[in-house]
Amino acid sequence: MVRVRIAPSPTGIPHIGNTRTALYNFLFAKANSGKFILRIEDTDRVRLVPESEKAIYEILRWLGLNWDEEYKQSDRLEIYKKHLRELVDKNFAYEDSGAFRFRMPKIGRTAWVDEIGKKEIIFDNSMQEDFVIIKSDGYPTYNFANVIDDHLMQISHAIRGEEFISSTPKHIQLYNAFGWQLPTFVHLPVILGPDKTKLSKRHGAKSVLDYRDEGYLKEALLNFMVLLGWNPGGNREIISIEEMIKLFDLKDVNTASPIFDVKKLEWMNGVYIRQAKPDELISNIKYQILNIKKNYLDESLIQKLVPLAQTRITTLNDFYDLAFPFLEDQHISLTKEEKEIAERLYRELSILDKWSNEAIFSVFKKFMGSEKVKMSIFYKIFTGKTSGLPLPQTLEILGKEKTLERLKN
RNA sequence: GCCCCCGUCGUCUAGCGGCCUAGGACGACUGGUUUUCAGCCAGUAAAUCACCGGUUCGAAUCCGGUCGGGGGUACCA
Repeated sequence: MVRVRIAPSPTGIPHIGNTRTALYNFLFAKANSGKFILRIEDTDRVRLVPESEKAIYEILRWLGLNWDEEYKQSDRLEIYKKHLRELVDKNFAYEDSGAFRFRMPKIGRTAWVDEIGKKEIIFDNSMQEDFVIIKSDGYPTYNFANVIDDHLMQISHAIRGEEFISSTPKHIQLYNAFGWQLPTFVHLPVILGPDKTKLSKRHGAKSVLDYRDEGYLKEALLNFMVLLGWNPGGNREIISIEEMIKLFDLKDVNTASPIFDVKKLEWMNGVYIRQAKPDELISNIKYQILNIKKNYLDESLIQKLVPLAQTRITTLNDFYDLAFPFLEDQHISLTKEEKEIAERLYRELSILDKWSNEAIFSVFKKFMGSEKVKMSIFYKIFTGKTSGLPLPQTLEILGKEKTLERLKN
């Protein structure tokens, strides 16, 4: 029975790195009809960031990484103390300035075969030191609580970041002291930032919530993350979560650390936006504007404008930036020539009795045919920008009245 | 410093001894479509497979070393 877990510590809001580990655990569980467990490891009371626990749930729920069981280490203090007593009784642990340390063997070697790369990793025990298992505040350390919980929760595979390789000998010796069976260790290469160092808040790694708020689609983010260190073979790149579950296999996880590159994420998000059904996109965009941008825009206009924007945006928020110039009054300063064109445009458009995109465009054509007028000038006049949504169509949707109103300023 | 992991285009990667004068994707660039911008289509550049040595008829693929990068070295996880 496959049972895996993610063990986030609520000391910050998860970024792409932590979340990709969650994804791999989730996929591995689903691919093997196993269980996916969420365990909040909140034993560091000084670095605890209260909001981050909520963010962990929010991110997993948003991405649809649903868990089967849930635990929190601060609820389990008695369990750790009980196990401490066992170790002290067996002389495997001893007190040291209010804390308790585990007696590590100093001779011999500690080794295991890691699932990633199927290689044996060996540590010389002479390098090891007695490490703290219970801190003087009574809370267990990661090394202690993690091992006890993994055993008690019958974790079959410890899938975690590579940064834990060097503490694995500690874990193994703890398992041995208790006489417990080892899980399979699976150490995922850490995702590096553009600066080639481990992704962290300090180096500007955004949280997953940031990406959501910037208008990235969960499908795109999931797809992008899964490809950071894994690939399904062939030249497949756009993969749904269902396909990932079907295809996911630890043997296809790379041994080298990938560098995170937003450009590809942006491209992929655009692909998912273009693929989306118009109705889905519309409701996503409405939700985004209302809840994230906290702004109000005419819903029926959004509905009509989204199809024009679909191939032109890479994030949901881009829609807002594209539509905003048409929907709100802009302070546009025009040159003398542009003003003249605007005035003539007003005259020509106001006598139009059929307000259609073709009719509007034919007016534009008059200018473009006889003079050296380019489309960009019209954009400038209407929006203050030199490009944007298809102009005649957009003006048709806006309506004659509003269009002429814009021209008056 | 010491311990451990890793090393194919700028980036994500395919590759598992001959199919590789190394394939795909992003990004960059060029051209086409066109009512701007996108999109779409076609194409170009981009990796002496980190380096050196070995094994082999044959190596990106196996072995050793070097160098480079990363991670760890906490009463943080």
